[in-house]
Amino acid sequence: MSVSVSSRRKIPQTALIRLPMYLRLLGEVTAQGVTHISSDQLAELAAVNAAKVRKDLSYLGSYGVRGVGYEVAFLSYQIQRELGVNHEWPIVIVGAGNLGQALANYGGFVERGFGLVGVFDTDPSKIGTHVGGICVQHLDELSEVVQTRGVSIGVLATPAATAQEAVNRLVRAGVGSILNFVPIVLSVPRGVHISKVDLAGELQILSYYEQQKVNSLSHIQATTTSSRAVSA
Amino acid sequence: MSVSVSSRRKIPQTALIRLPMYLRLLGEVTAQGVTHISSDQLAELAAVNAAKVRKDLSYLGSYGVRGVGYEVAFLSYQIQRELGVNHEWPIVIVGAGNLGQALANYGGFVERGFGLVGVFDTDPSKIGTHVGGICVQHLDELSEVVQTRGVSIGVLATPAATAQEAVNRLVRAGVGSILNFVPIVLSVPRGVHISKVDLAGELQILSYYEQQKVNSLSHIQATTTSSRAVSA
DNA sequence: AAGACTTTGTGAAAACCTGCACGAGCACCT
DNA sequence: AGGTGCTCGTGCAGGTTTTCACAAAGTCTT
Repeated sequence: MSVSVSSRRKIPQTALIRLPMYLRLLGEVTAQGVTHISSDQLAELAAVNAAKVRKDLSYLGSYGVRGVGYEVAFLSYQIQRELGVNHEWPIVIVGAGNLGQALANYGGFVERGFGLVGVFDTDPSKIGTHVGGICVQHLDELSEVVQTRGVSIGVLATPAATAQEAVNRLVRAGVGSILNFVPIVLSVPRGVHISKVDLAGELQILSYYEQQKVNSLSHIQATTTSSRAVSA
Repeated sequence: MSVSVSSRRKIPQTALIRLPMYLRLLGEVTAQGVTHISSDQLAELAAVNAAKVRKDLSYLGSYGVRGVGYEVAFLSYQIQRELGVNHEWPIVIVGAGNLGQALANYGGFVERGFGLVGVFDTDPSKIGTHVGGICVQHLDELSEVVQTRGVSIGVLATPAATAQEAVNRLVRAGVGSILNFVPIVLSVPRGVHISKVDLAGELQILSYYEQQKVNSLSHIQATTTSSRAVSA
C-alpha cells in the first residue's frame, strides 16, 4: 500500500547525480545496437566501481537479471521514468545577457527533453530580440508564461545584483526548481530546489590543484638545494 | 621540515568546493566595509553549518582569533593563496561553438582572475572570427600557445564526437587541469584533473525533484479517492 | 585583576557513502 | 537433471563528511 507505482525509496543525492550519466551511456550503447549490459560494462563506461553502479540502480528497483545483466532499453526507460524525463519539461531562462543567450542557444537542453518556452529580462534594449528561437520578453510577463505553459523549472542567469529578486518572481510564479548560474547564495522557501553552477568557482578549484603542483615542485627544489635549513 | 610554507595539509574535496564560495562572500562583506567576521556570520551568509565553516577554514591554518572571529582581509588572502588565485591564470577554450563562444564572452572568468589567451576550433568557418576579444585559431596552434603563454588550465566545449581527441591534445600540450562541459566520460593520464559540468544533467536532476512532487500529489489523490484498491 | 562573555579549534559521535565479498538466481552446456 | 559459469542485489566493514559540544583563548567591563 505504501509502496506506490513510483519512487518506492528516496534516492541518495550522490546516486541521483550519477543517473543522468548512466542514462546517457545507455543511449550511446543502444545506438551501437547493444541490447544487454552488465554492471561491469556500465561501470567501465562510467569510470566508476561496478558495485556502485549496481547499488545506484537498485534504488530504482530490481531491474537486472542475474547471470545476464540489464536490458538496456528497459533500464533506460526506468531511469527516465524515475528522473521524470520520459516526457518533456518546459523551461524558462531569466536573464538574457551573455550566459542567458548562450544557454538559450545551447542545443543540449532540447536534445535531452527540455523545451525553452520563454526568455526574460528587464533591459528594454534586449526585449523583443530573438535568442534560441524565442523572443525575449519583459520579466513582468514571466508569471503568465509560467502559468499558461505549466513551467516548473527555471534557469537563472541574471547579474548578481538582481538575482534574488528574479528568484522571488520565479517562485511566486510557481516555479519549483531553479538552476542557478549566478554566483550568490539564494534564499528560497522550503520545497523549492536549487542547483548551483559556479563556473568561475570550478576554475578556482582546478587552480588549487595546479597551485599544488607548483608548490610541490618548488618544495622539492627547496629541500634538495638547501637542506641546511632543515632542523633536526 | 615536512611542513612547508604552503599547503601543510591536504584539503578534503568537499571542503575545497566551498572555499570559492567563502572567498566570494568575504569579498562582498569587504565591499560593505566589514573588517571582521565570525564563523556564525559567515555560515549564515553561506547557508551552511558554522562548525563546518570553522573546520573548512582550519584546513588552511589557525587564522581565527577566539572571541573575535576572522579578519576578513587576512582570511581572504589566505584562501586566495591556498586556491592559487592570488595571481592570474591564463586559460584556453577548445571548441568555439555556442557554448565555447558564450564562455569566451562570459565576464565572470576574467573577473575572478582567469585570463583568456586562446580559443581553438577545427572548423575553417570559425577560424579567424573573434570571440571574447580573441581570434579563434586552429587546434593545431594549441600546443604553441599553451607553451608560450604557460597555460595549465583548459576549458573543453567541443562536440561530443571530438572531445576525447581535443583532450588528448590539451594534455600533450601540457595542460594539467580541464573544465569539461561535454557530456561524455573522458580518459586522461594520472595527474591530470578534470572537473565536469553537465548542464542538461543538472536539469535532469531538478526534473527528478519536480517529478517527485507530481508523484506524491497523485499518490495522495489515489489513496484518498480509491482506498478500496488498498490490500490488507 | 577578576569575572562575564564571545568565539575559535577540535575530539568524538552520528550520518552518510563506498567498495568488498558473497549468497542467490539465471543461462547454457553436457 | 545436474554441473558450471556468470552477474545481480546487498550485508558489512572501512572511510569520509557532517554535526555536536566543549575546553581554550581571547575581549570587554567594572
